[in-house]
Amino acid sequence: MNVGQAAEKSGLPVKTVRYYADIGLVEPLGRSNAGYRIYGDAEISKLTFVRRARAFDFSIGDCRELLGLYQDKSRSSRDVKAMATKRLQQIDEKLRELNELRDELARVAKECRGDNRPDCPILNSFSAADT
Amino acid sequence: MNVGQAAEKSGLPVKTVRYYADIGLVEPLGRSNAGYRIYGDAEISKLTFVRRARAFDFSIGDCRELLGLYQDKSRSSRDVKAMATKRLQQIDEKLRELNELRDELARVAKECRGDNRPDCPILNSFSAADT
DNA sequence: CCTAAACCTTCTAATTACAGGAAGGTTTAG
DNA sequence: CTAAACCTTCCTGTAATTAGAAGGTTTAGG
Repeated sequence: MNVGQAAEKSGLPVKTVRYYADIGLVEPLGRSNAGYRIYGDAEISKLTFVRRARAFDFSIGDCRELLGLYQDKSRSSRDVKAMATKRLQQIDEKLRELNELRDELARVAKECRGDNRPDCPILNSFSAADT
Repeated sequence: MNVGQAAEKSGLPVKTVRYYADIGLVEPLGRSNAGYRIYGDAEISKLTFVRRARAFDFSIGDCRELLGLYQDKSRSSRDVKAMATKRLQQIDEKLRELNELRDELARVAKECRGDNRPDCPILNSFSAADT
């Protein structure tokens, strides 16, 4: 597979796949004679994994570490498990916050009549008392 | 109020308040003789409004639009509701993906024994699963 | 076999939403 | 009156892409 296929399968833009190759986050399996990047299934998995992780504000650095959970055979499984568990807690926290955000926005959107009346509660909720 | 007070009252960093002034998102009421930015209560409300909207993942561009609605109460709440609804869909999509990510990491963490055995399944699991 | 589209390459520059820091002017409290 | 604590502008840097330019490669059709 070349970069186009890899992009499509992973759900990432071509530019991003190349960028990840450039920064050494997900390197292609190899190069064709013409210099085209060649990707295999393992790389597609990694790219997909990164796409998901990035969608939730895990930094590229975090992704590097998360990918390391899969790749770094020299690490003891205890370390790996600790790291995975820590990340899992972070994800749960993100899930919690995102759910709160969703509920608040949903509540407020539901109260909004959506007609021409000027008393939209969304605007009120933003500007009303703080935090 | 100068920029420091405005920052504190709105809950934004000073740098950000100045940035918003620079890009014309929330302009100060005026300038002091010495050129200091002067903010009034209305500006504090706008800054607070923007801080809250940003926390909802509205972009600066979105905030500009929302501020426009906020300031011009005669405009319909329909626009606001449309924006909120769109954002809500995005959040739902994010929740779905985050759950997938969580499941994948949880599965992998659970399979890992957490002792010093070098054959942690996390390290091998990559080649298998996808999307 | 040829050619045109659709790929691919590297490179540089722009984007978003700030944050850091330098150099220097201003205000205010003791 | 002076030192801290403000404030100013300007320049640079950041993360993680994204866009575009200039050009090489593959592939499907005629």
